[in-house]
Amino acid sequence: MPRDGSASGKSGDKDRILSNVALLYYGEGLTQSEIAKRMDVSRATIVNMLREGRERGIVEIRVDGAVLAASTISRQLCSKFGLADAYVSRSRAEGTGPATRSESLAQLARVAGMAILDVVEDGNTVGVAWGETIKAVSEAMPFERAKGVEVCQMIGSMVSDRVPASEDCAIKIANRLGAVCFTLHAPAVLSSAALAETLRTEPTIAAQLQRLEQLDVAIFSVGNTAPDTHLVAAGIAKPEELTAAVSAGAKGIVCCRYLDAAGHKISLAPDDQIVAVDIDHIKNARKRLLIASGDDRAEAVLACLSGGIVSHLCVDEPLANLLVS
Amino acid sequence: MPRDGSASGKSGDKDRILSNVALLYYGEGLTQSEIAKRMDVSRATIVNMLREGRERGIVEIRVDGAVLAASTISRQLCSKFGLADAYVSRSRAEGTGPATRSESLAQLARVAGMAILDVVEDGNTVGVAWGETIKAVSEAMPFERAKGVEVCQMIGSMVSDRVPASEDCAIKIANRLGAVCFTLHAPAVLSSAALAETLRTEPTIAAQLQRLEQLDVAIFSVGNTAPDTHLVAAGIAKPEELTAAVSAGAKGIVCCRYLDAAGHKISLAPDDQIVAVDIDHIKNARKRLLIASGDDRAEAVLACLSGGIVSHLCVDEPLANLLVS
DNA sequence: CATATTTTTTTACAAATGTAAATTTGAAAG
DNA sequence: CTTTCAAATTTACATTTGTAAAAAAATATG
Repeated sequence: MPRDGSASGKSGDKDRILSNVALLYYGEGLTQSEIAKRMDVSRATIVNMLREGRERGIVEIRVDGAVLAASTISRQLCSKFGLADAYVSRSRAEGTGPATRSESLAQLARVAGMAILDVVEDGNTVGVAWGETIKAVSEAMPFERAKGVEVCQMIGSMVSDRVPASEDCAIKIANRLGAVCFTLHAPAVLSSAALAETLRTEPTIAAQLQRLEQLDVAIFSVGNTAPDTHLVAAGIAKPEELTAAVSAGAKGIVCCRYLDAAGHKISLAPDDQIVAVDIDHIKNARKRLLIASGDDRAEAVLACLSGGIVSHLCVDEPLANLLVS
Repeated sequence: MPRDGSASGKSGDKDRILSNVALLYYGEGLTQSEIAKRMDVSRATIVNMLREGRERGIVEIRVDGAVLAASTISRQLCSKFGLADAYVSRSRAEGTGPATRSESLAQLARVAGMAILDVVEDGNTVGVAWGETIKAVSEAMPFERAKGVEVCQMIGSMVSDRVPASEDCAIKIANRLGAVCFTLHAPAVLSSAALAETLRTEPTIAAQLQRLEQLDVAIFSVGNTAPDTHLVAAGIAKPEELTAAVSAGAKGIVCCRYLDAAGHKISLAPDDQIVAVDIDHIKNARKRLLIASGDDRAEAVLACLSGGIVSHLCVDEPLANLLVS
């Protein structure tokens, strides 16, 4: 096996060979066969080396997110809503029929991953919510080592069929950024307001809530107020509570809090049973990235935009079109 | 960063489509055919889009250079010569016959490009020499925007058949780094020492020489003292001058200056007719990257290493083996 | 020392990709 | 409205690439 004639078989040398092969292929533009001939192995071995190089992160393929924030539609969004940046994902040509929800979500997640890399700077404290959208983002995010970043879970945990483990969102994103992760060791919702209040004063939880008051970056999505919205599906709010909130004017749900059309918080049940970041603390963050996909979120996104909760927006193209019109 | 910024408005959208296609392909792992079907165009169009994305730098494929500095042989180099880092390029398996000079140089150039990215930090002033090796490096270097970097040409210009335009080395490297470039508006060699001295006091040239006294990073190669060495081939030194220097113990040539085996400068003709950085000023730089390829440079590289002129080394594998033995 | 077990490499084939020439599209000029 | 030219797109084909399953090496086991 060690056709590497020179003595020693340390692991660093294998990496070096991997790296040099990757260089010949991606950098120099040689074909796999040419490299195989040079290195005197079969082409399949080169294929394997290249894959290993990619998997191990020795080769990194990055798509520049800046251009996604440079299109006309994103400029329209920025000027209309006073945003710092807007990223628009696009998954298929118009007139090709609508993309499936999962198709569109996956593509948005990739774009959002890049948006996060653009937005997060060394040394930042980053709050991460959870939900279907954020979960997709956490899984699609590319790796990039940042220095001194802290990631904090913004909403207590919950078991739901759509999001198996809610801590996982923050943990994965922290992992991709090479950051430390602070999770919130509490359920998202408790059976009584009193118990929630007690928990909020528990040292470990209080410490986390304090961190959440001083975020540099907040990353979150928004739910709509349809009867099957995630808040209800996850068992955090009861259907009748949602109905009451809707009657009171609720148009969107951010971090388990209801928002009216103007983006103001509506403090209805189960609001005081929740352990999560407060909307006002999100507003305190310098950069507030809202990630949303799907036409049915338009009203909810608009509520967030009106309330000044958003500084950076990441949406799919159909939703972007709805928002500018 | 070039945030599109202009009236046309259409170019940004095209970029966005490009970027999204690249994302589907490189990020999501879809095949070109799948993307073509989704976007309702032919697959060939996708191929073109992907190529354009790569050419325009929207997609970036990077190979991590760190692993090249992690192999046993590079560790041996570091400890034997007290280097901060050593990069070793490898282009074919041993026993497959020696690589051609240009093959080996091209591969080394790629590795050197990554070494430069590793070594240069935001805000640095970087001195760049010129020559066959440096030219290859400048052409193989990947793009990466650094902030506030200044690149300075370390040797006056010269027309030679091996290196058509000497300024080009510094300019290209500056370009790849997104840095400003200060060229040295003087010939490398002048007909008399007096004229050289006069030129050195010319304001624009004096200013550049002053910058060269305060480099953070110096990037250079080393020539050997064979009769056809570049210094002679480029017409900077006369054959008889080289012969004299060799008699005096010259073993290598760095930035047009002769070095003896201990790495000390030998001030023989045409030394005082040269307009270029001084060896001592290179030594002042915190990081001093020597890039060299080919067994025939072993003695010259050893001279540099002995003289403490080098902190970071980038060589091909055969040369590395010679150096450690 | 032979034999199981794992890992790595290879062979052979199907799928995906790149390319050049032909075609269409779009814009500018007559 | 037609003609002309350039750019973009498609078609058809040759090449390159990924992936099985088979073979060979290395490692571990009795």
